[in-house]
Amino acid sequence: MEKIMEEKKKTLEQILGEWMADAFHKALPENALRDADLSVTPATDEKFGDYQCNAAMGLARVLKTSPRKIAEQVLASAPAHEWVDRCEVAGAGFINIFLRTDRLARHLEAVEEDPSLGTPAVGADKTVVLDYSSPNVAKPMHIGHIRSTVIGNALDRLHRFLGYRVVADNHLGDWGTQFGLLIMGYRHFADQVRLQARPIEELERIYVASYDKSREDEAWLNEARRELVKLQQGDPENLALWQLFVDLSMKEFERIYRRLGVTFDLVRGESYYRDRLSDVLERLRSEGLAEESEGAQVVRLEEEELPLCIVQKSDGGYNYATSDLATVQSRMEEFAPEAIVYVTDERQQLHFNQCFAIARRLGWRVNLVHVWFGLMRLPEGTFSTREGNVIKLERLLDEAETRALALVREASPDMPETQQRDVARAVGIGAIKYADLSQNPQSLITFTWDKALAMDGNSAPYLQYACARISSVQDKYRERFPQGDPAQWPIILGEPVERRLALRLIRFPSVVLRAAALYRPSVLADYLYDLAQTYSSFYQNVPFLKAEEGVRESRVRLCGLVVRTLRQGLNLLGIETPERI
RNA sequence: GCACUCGUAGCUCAAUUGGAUAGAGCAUCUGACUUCGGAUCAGAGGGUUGCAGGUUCGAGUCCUGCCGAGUGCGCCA
Repeated sequence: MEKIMEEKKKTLEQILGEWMADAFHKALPENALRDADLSVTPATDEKFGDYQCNAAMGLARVLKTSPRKIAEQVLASAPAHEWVDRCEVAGAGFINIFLRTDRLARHLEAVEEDPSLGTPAVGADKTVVLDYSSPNVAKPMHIGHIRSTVIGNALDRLHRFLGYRVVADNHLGDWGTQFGLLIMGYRHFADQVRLQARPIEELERIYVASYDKSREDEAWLNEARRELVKLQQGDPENLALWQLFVDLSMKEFERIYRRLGVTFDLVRGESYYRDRLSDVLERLRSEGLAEESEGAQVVRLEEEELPLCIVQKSDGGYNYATSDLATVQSRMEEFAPEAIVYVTDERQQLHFNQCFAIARRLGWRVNLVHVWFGLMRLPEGTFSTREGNVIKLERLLDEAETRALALVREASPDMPETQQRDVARAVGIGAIKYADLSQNPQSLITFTWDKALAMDGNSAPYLQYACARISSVQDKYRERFPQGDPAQWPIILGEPVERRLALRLIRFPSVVLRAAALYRPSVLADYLYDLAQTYSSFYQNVPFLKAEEGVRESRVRLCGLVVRTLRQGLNLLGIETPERI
């Protein structure tokens, strides 16, 4: 039987791609292939075979021959391959590859043995810092925060699965001008009882009260500024208050993270880097990047065609850009990462472009990536704290669980109450996460309850349902055939839908690689949905417990692979899969 | 004014980064449970990919210009 060795683990696309590339190099002059893309991709349609290579068409111009002729030539010099049944030249010059069904089946049997389902550990010895979620202290998390948290966490899980060392850092907004007002507000308006019961709500209330007072009371504002300066200079009393605000806020954030199944390796707010700010400025000045303008220190980025970037305010204070540069520097020193990835909304694109440009100018050699997503809006327009139309994240999670619980009670009335609640939690939270993860994030989202909590069609519950149904089949098999042992029987891909299922199963590793490389969990979500759909069709249209011995065992084995792939994939998206639903 | 992003079926979104006849879900319509879980399955209708040019064997994807929407642009983070 085939064994998958870790050190030579490859995706099928890579295996076929190397074979194809080899054939091209045998058939054609080297200089024509210099920067040709000879890769192999899954076929766009079943009738075009299983995989395809489109390289011949691109080479036609260079070689001044017809693409079909090139394809023929390449195929003629391609050696036989254990995976390949036959190839055809089709259309404008596509090379269509048809795989050997028995080879496919043997491969699935090997994948069954592998804990990572055939996925290569491409990230071994590499570190990635992920900067996501990053809420502001003393402000409640609202529905705008969920995308960063959920997408960031999925990227976290994807990279870990690929063997990367991941440093997930929750870069809290814990250092800024709001703390002067907050300290004043706390001293004059704080209600200790409310502060214990609903900390962030109370912090927000006293902040707003203090802010409002500062608008009409100059003395108040000046005093707030003095408190801020005292805090920044390390005044013990103000520092203690600041720490209290941070701790109270974190306690509430943690409650949400626990519900979402999100954990961080580090929670370092902006304050963590405050002692480095002056060094960063000094560095910028000594490199000749920063210059004085209107009393502030700025970096001009004309070469990059970006607006200038302020790195120190005219009052001597530092701002966001400097803080983020200090953060990059600190992370490079401590973790030597291959990449630092930021997950934020689209409004920060310019800011990060500026920061990344400055980092490049400083000669910092690290791959800086901004994964951005569109803003969430309400049907009636952009939401804002001022208009009071923010939807708090906790309310969204509560609502999701409530709706899911109603569904569970209806579908599984005999299930014990506590289990119903567990399932409802997994289904409700899963639905919310999937709604964010299943689409390319670069478009603005109009929030509606029904969309965020959809539980049919392309949704997490559909996938969870498929998993539960498979578990149920496996149980029934054990019940009815206690002597049966599917592992003793070969996998047979007799029905077309079984072959379709097999083709999807073997794609899992390349999909995971792609999702991580593009920083797009939606790639994985799409795949899982497609797999579950194919499985549902399989389930509905061919019998397995009633099939003859051998076929039955083969199908139970396929079920096992599907459920493992779905579970693993959903786990990488941070979505739970209950045994029953 | 400048910059970034988006515009695909009635609605919400895909389209493996330039590949073959643009695909799903929701909604609508027609079928399938005395049968392994119907939160399902089989099928139907629905498209000038915002508009106009251009690049090439080939464009939803790249370039130019319009139209529409969102976001950002020196002392917030």
